[in-house]
Amino acid sequence: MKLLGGRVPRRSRLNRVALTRSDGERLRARLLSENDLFRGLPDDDMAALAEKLPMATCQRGQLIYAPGETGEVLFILKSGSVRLYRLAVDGRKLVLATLGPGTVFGEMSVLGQSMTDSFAEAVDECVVCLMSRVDIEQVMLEHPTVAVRMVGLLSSRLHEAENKLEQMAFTPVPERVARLLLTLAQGNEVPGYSHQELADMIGTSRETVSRALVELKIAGIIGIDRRCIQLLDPAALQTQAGEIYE
Amino acid sequence: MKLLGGRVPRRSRLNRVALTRSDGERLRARLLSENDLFRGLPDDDMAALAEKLPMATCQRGQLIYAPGETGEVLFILKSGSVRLYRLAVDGRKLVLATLGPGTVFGEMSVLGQSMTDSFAEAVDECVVCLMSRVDIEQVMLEHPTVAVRMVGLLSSRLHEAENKLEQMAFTPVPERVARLLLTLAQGNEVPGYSHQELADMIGTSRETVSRALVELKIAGIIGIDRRCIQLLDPAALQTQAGEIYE
DNA sequence: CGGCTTCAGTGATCGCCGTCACTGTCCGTC
DNA sequence: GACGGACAGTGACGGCGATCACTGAAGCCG
Repeated sequence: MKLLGGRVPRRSRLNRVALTRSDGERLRARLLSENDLFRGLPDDDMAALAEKLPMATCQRGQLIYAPGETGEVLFILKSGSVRLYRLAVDGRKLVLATLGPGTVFGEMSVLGQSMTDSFAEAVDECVVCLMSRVDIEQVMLEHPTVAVRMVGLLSSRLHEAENKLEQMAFTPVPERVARLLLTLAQGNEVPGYSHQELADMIGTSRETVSRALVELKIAGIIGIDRRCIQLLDPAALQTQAGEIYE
Repeated sequence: MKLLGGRVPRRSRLNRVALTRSDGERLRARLLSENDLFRGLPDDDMAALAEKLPMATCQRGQLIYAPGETGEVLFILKSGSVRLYRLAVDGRKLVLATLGPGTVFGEMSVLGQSMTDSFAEAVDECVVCLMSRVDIEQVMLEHPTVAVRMVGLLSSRLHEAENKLEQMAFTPVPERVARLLLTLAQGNEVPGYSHQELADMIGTSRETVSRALVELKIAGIIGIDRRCIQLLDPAALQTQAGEIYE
């Protein structure tokens, strides 16, 4: 059963799979060289860190955590991407963020209770690195650059969340759809999203997204080819997205 | 002209007042002893810091910053409280957060562009401490505990923002009003908010808040006495707020 | 090939809530 | 006391978008 893109009506149906320990060495070497959060540390510290840190891989669609779990764990995303979302009681889904490599997630409240209300799900096959709350705090205290980097990551996530909030409050759905397409676009193409997934990202219903996309299509702004949306007229799309002001 | 609680239809009407330098010494002493962010630093470091840091007071209703300002300044709130909000083109307002003493605001993206899209406005008369981006980074590098504290502040603000987001997406207005009253309550009383202010906090209109409050009143759950809302039946209010689940 | 499942498109309906417009009340101020 | 401004309460109306209920279309696989 894959969760990605589908509704998860009940908590009990969640497919919580234990993280698979990977055969570490090769991955650890990559952690040392690539990972944003720890980049720039002295080699020996890095080596010590790498030895200590458990690493895990997870499949596309796998749940990494769910609300109510008490584990004071912080995840560092090595490769792949992870989607954070919440579910309403009636099954509606709202995607809070989709994170790429080099970012950090989990409950980072260094003080206070550590419990998330969100789900974290692997979008791709991905590799994460696990740290306990005390470990990460230790590392931050010993290596302030890591802490500073963390502050940067958190503030950009905060800013993003505030933008979403503003959007939800002020912007009607068709405009939100247009903006979403612009942010998801990879060179005039938006590949591989179902309407349901798009809807979950902007807090609306599948049908409404469908209708908005049709409007854009008959306006000649986008083209729809199987599961791939083509941006035929990006400038016009920007106008639809309300780039008049701001 | 006071901005607090009123609409600010146009950018040009913003009453941007220069921050007043306060006569520092007494305030600086208090900074040393009380401020959350720097608490626990060695005395001499603290003294050096206090000497360097400019402090300012601002009046109730005064704007501390507005969107588009490039200043890479970080504000540390010493006393009073500050409201962060955004404005739509048509003048609607959405309050992102109301911050109390010991918190930090401004653009904290240590990397990248530093520009806020939000307004920051003093709710009370308040005292803030200003730091440049490079200064705060310097302090964090030299005193990792400060950075760790910062991470804590940011993650709690992030968590709060995500909660608001979920609320906006899933929760109908009457329920949001009930929740708001619970969070604003100070011992069975919610003092000194206009309906407009309440509306701005949950992203709805004044009229809708009015009607929701009337509903709660005729249900005997709250009482309205001049500008002060009494919580007559907090338990029932919790039910209205949807405490059935979660 | 003929089923099954997942996704997309579309019509009909309905209700929440935003908006407009007004009335009423409570202030402070001249 | 009279005026004006801010705030609260309320009715009427309309529209956006959620929901329901189908019909098609496009894989996937036995």
